[in-house]
Amino acid sequence: MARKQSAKNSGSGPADVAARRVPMRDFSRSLPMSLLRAREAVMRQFRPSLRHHELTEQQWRILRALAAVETIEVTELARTAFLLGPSLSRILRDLEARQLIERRVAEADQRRAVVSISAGGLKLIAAVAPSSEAIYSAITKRFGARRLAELQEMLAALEHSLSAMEVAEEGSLEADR
Amino acid sequence: MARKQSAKNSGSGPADVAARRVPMRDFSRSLPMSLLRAREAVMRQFRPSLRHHELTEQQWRILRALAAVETIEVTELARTAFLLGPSLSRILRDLEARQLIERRVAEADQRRAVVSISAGGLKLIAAVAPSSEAIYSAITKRFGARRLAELQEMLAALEHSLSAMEVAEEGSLEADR
DNA sequence: CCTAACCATTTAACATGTTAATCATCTACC
DNA sequence: GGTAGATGATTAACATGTTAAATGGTTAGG
Repeated sequence: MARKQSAKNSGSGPADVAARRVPMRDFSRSLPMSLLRAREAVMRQFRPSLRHHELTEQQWRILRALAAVETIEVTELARTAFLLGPSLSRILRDLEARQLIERRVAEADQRRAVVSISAGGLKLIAAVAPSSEAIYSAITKRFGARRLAELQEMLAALEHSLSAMEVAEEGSLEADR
Repeated sequence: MARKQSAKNSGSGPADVAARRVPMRDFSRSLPMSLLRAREAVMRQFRPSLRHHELTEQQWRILRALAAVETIEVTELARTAFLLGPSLSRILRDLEARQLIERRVAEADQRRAVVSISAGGLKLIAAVAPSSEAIYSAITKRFGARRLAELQEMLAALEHSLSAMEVAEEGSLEADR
């Protein structure tokens, strides 16, 4: 309480608070924020089209992943569509109810479930694909195909760099296992 | 059904399904996926540390945004921390209950709420900052400072490119069918 | 002034992210 | 060949993303 109050500094320079600032990089320029904002800017373009077809971004990812294979096991699908198991489980339940996918248990291993896209799912993809591709083309044209490829390459390189990095466990006091 | 069934093609080439594939780019190489995976690779490094301090990524963003100013209104904070109003509203309720922030109504306009970080919030930031900065340094070192700056620049450029792009509303061409 | 339109924030409702726990199956080992 | 531990999938519980609606306050026109 009783912290000095200047009427309008929320958007201006942080000069007067420098004294109490913990030395940290301006978080609005942090890598996670940059990636988040960039992704949001991209997804903002696609969401209306998906929404128009009653699809969420994740449901769309799953359908596209399924369209590329005959069948796939749930675990592998999670890896491909970059979703965690619980999210995938819920979404598959929904997509199955909408008859966009089909699911059955693997014969060799009763624990595993095998998923495939249905005719209806393929039809839906065919309905969404044109506008989706058009949007992607517009983005590519606006940003530049060359530049876009470069960006993708850097992103892949970043991912690769970090994949080999140890994750500081911080709670590593609890013995291993 | 009775779709041809080959036992193990989930990871191999999609040659045998080319016939039924809708012509779309391999979605695993799409820009949204690249951005998502890159961001996840980065955040995976930070999450354990935050978790150790009972903070989520979003709560951390809010605290950092607050640490940079004396006070800020909720709407402006949402813009800065890149959160939607409803998410921010819920998180502020929680942070206030934990006494990490303080909130009061603006005198000039009773609708607006003015938020600031508390002493406890600053203390928490000071506790997390070292490991957070260490992680960021490790990432920078591993990926290369120069390259990281380049990447950030491209991300900003992408965001800027798309900000000027119209969002296809799709509902506007509902007539053609 | 009074009220209709507007504005800032919150609440509601549903989908997903995230970690932990559960359940059924499978595999290795005795 | 029976059981302990490993594994695949789901469920549980809580936090956030996302859109719509509600709430309370403000402002402009009449």
